[in-house]
Amino acid sequence: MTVDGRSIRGDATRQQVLDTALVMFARQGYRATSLRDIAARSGITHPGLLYHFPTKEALLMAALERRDEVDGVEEDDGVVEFADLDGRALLEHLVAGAAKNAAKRGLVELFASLSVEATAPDHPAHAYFVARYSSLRATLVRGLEELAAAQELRQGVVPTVAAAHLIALMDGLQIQWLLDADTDMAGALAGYVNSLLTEPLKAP
Amino acid sequence: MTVDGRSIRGDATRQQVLDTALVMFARQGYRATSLRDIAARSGITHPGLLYHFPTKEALLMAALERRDEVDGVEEDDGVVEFADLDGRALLEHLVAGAAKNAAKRGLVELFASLSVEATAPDHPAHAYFVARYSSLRATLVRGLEELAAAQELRQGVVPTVAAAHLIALMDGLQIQWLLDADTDMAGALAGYVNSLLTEPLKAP
DNA sequence: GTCTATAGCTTGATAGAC
DNA sequence: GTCTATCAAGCTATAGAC
Repeated sequence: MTVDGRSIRGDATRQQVLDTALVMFARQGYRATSLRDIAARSGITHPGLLYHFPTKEALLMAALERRDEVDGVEEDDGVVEFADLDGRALLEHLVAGAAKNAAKRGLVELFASLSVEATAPDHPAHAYFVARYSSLRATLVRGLEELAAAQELRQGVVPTVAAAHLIALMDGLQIQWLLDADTDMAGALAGYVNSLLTEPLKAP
Repeated sequence: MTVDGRSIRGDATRQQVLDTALVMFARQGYRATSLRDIAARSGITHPGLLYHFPTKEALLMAALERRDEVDGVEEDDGVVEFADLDGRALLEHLVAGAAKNAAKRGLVELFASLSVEATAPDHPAHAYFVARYSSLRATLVRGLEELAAAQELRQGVVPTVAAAHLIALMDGLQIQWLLDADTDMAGALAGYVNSLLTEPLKAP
């Protein structure tokens, strides 16, 4: 994919660095991963890396944006935005996502460690995470309100509260799973989701 | 309190260092806090600090253990162990704890950042957190089973699953609260707890 | 017990050759 | 684009004086 003769995906080295950074930030956290580590695994030196990304923060942000780019939802008719799914599909996707994550420890570590690190207002990724949580929450509230309107939510379920619960469960279950790989993230999440619904999710 | 003529609480400097360490680890995380920082705020130099605690890891572990020592549950008849509470009191204490934490951002940050950091098997506090989660989970399962036996749990509530949910909610809600101080940790937790019970908790 | 001094290492970033 | 060389700053930890 090119624009004005320049590859907007960047060249091979840039991509290699980005993917390596994603894996290593994931495995060790942002602060504990050095530019030298990433550069070495990418087959270059750290000043070589800094040619492509002027600072470590710039590399982090580029890696997070790249991650979001790759994270489409595959439906029968192509790739759909998560935010465009209807209420039920949203919840199904959440549970399916938890199951898929259990195969990618590194990625779970990245978001678990970054979402706590980035809690500090002066962290380079703070704004990114504030926006991410706020949009996820808005999407979930919208989906739950749809379900409520269709009489598919149990009595007493409050969309805003349930949305906060869902996000908290995903984050918290990830910690438990990282501490003990026997934890059934998807099962526990499905258990909560079904406690919200009058008609349970179809088993995956 | 002395044993064999030696104060088992250590002397004043040791306590000062321990309390300072707890506050600073809490405020900035373990990896981001240096021995020099802690020492300076304690009124000594960092080699002075290392006289009392041989390594930074030893200081972390001592600070965590001190935290647990201080963390008794105050009941009408003195201090009780959390694990000794009955099912209902356990859940009430959980909600009350979330409300109390909202006044101590530093402490929430400490446990949020450490519980993720310590997810790595080679982290100094890994064993501590594995034990902490496992005992908390066991206590909650026991309490929920008590409630189930007393017909106080709603139909379909599975104690092991609900225990995992409760722990995950506490961790996850802390992240949301750290990102956005308007998040009502105690309210959201109470909402979930009441969805488990046939008879709601008395309002605090 | 606490200090000064320092060893030995790692970090993010820059300068300048090629 | 990528390198070598280097900087200034930070870190944990140790040696040895007092």
